[in-house]
Amino acid sequence: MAMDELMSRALAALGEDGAPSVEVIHALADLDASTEPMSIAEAAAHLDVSPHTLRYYERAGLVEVGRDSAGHRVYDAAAIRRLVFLTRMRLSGMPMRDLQHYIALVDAGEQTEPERLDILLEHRDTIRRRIRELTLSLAATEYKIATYGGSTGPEV
Amino acid sequence: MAMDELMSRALAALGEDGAPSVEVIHALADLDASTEPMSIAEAAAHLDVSPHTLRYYERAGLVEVGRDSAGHRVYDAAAIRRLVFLTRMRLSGMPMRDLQHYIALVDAGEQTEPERLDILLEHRDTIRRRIRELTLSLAATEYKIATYGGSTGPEV
DNA sequence: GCTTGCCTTCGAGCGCGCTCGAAGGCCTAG
DNA sequence: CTAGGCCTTCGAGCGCGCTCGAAGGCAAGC
Repeated sequence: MAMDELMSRALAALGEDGAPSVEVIHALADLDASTEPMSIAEAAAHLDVSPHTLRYYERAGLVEVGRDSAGHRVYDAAAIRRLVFLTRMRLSGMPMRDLQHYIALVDAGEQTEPERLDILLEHRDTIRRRIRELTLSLAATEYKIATYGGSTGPEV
Repeated sequence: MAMDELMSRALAALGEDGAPSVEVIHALADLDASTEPMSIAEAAAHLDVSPHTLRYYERAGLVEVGRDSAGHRVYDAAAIRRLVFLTRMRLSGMPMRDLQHYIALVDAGEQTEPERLDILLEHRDTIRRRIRELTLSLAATEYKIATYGGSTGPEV
């Protein structure tokens, strides 16, 4: 959906194995420059999650969402911005409870910024470790493909 | 030698900080031939999983393990080799059911090699996609760290 | 002989992150 | 006036991958 498209653009801009450029990040951030209030279905499409998931995030205390006169959720720019952050963190493996902790800190005021920064730094390291792990598994898988003989061991 | 190339690429991908996948490197390097039969505790330590997990994999049909006179499991070189493969695939995100399918093919004989190769090729692509996803999230996280202001949005 | 400790089998339970269903409300098109 | 469709709340259920506990066996050390 929208996020897939965004991802495709960003990934296309990535090239073979280069680090994403500032432009790519700007493209990602671009999502909220002109965001008008939207329904749960629209927000879900934008974020590439299900409406159920958005309600679940709200129940989990990750985001507050207003209601219109019919009682329907209205996702404004701030909510979408937060959800972009949340879905990105989820996609990169941050657990719900860490996200809940982070959001609690955000809502607690700016004196919690150092702790929030710590959380991000730690998450950055977690992502890096995971990438290295995957890179290693990728190399092993490619090796096995190249030498394919069918056994479960490398059989060198 | 092919193994040297693999290790070089893997190590090059590791970068500077931390060696989170020591066990994997160890497993990569340690597959030679000199694996002696071992107990479940030893195998678990070797593979960096719990004995419970090894029993679970056996129950799931992923590996057959012999028993000694006391009825205790004995992991021989072939079992360890298979488990190294299995744990590596698990670590890189291959679902149990795909692994069960793959193993069923292995046990079905060598005429299933093309299909097995297909599975590996697809898994390789999955790992690559995941790495790209994580690389993107990493860039976004680093961007947020660099411009840290505490809000949940990029605040560009 | 008895304790300690690792092992066995089996089924049940858990933590996570959704995902779904029931029961009903509001709004619009035909 | 009614049907369709999207929305609401709430609690329950699910799929995955373990993880654990109970009940008991065997072997070594004190």
